[in-house]
Amino acid sequence: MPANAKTNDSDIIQPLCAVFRRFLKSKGLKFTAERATILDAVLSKNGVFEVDELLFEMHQAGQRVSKATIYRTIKHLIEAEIIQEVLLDSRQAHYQLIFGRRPMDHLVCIETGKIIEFNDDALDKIRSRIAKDHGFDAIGHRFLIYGVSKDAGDDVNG
Amino acid sequence: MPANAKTNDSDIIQPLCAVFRRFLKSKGLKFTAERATILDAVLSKNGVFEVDELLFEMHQAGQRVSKATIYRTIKHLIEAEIIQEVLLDSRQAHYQLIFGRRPMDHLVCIETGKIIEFNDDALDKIRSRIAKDHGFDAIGHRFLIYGVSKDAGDDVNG
DNA sequence: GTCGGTGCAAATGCTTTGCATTGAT
DNA sequence: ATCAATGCAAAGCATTTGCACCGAC
Repeated sequence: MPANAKTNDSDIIQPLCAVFRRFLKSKGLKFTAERATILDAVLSKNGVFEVDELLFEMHQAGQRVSKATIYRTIKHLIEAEIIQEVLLDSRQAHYQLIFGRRPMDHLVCIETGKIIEFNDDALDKIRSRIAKDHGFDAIGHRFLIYGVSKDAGDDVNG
Repeated sequence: MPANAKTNDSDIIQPLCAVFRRFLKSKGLKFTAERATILDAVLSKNGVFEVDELLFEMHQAGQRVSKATIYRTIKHLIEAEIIQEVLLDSRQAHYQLIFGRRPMDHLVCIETGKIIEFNDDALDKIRSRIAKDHGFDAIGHRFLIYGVSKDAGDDVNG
């Protein structure tokens, strides 16, 4: 990954906050300090995350928000289409930011646990075709490839 | 569904049992009446299933096996590559028979919950290409399309 | 001031585990 | 006979919920 691949997260926090505020207002809900904190934490994880990771991020930042609040806020973030649930395993829920980015698919190394995100146009086409063939309108998908990273064996001998 | 679509499940139970027995023996494990019952129940669900459904099937058949045993047996069935976990939602685990069939992907109607299974060669090719592009060897995948069945609205007005 | 939000702790629901008993090999 | 399997009930875990208090609007 190139050194400058990091899309500066602070560039997105402003519009993201605005979008979330607007969404909440439209539902008669309130924008609170806790929700802002959670949004920050979500952004800090540029990729897939779990609830415990958010909790950890917030601890690092000296912020303290209860797990219950995180779960409740996540529901709203999903409805606002700011994040999306990703099915990675059946143990616990994973989420990813989708606001301002294309929803990503994932390649998981079953040996190292490494997760690589990708997008592929051909996949979208196939998806639409398959859905149409079965009389469906496709509105989303999850694609997860399990594999072994070719350097998995080498890297782990340290 | 066409009347003859039902692949006669009893045709597969014999080899399946044999495979499972062999697997268990190779691990120093035992083939019990309960495990045979569970295998039967798995077969009776020609597609995706959850643990509670197996339990129900077995009740119907007058068989009584504890949930704990089902969970323990499922672990072995997965290791024996007779069934496979399918990630459909994060609430609970889903499984599908893979012995004697190609692993299927799924199209889920978000309005009716209807699940359609499919296979697509083009998908396999894309999968391999994507994995290779990232230095992975692909060994499996999950593809889930969310959509709306075109007749979903009509069917539900009864 | 009114509701919705929050933290906490208890509850829930799926899955796992400890233990005494049963059963396959 | 031995060692794994079973059923039950209890434990575990991620997630949800009830409730009393707090805070955004």
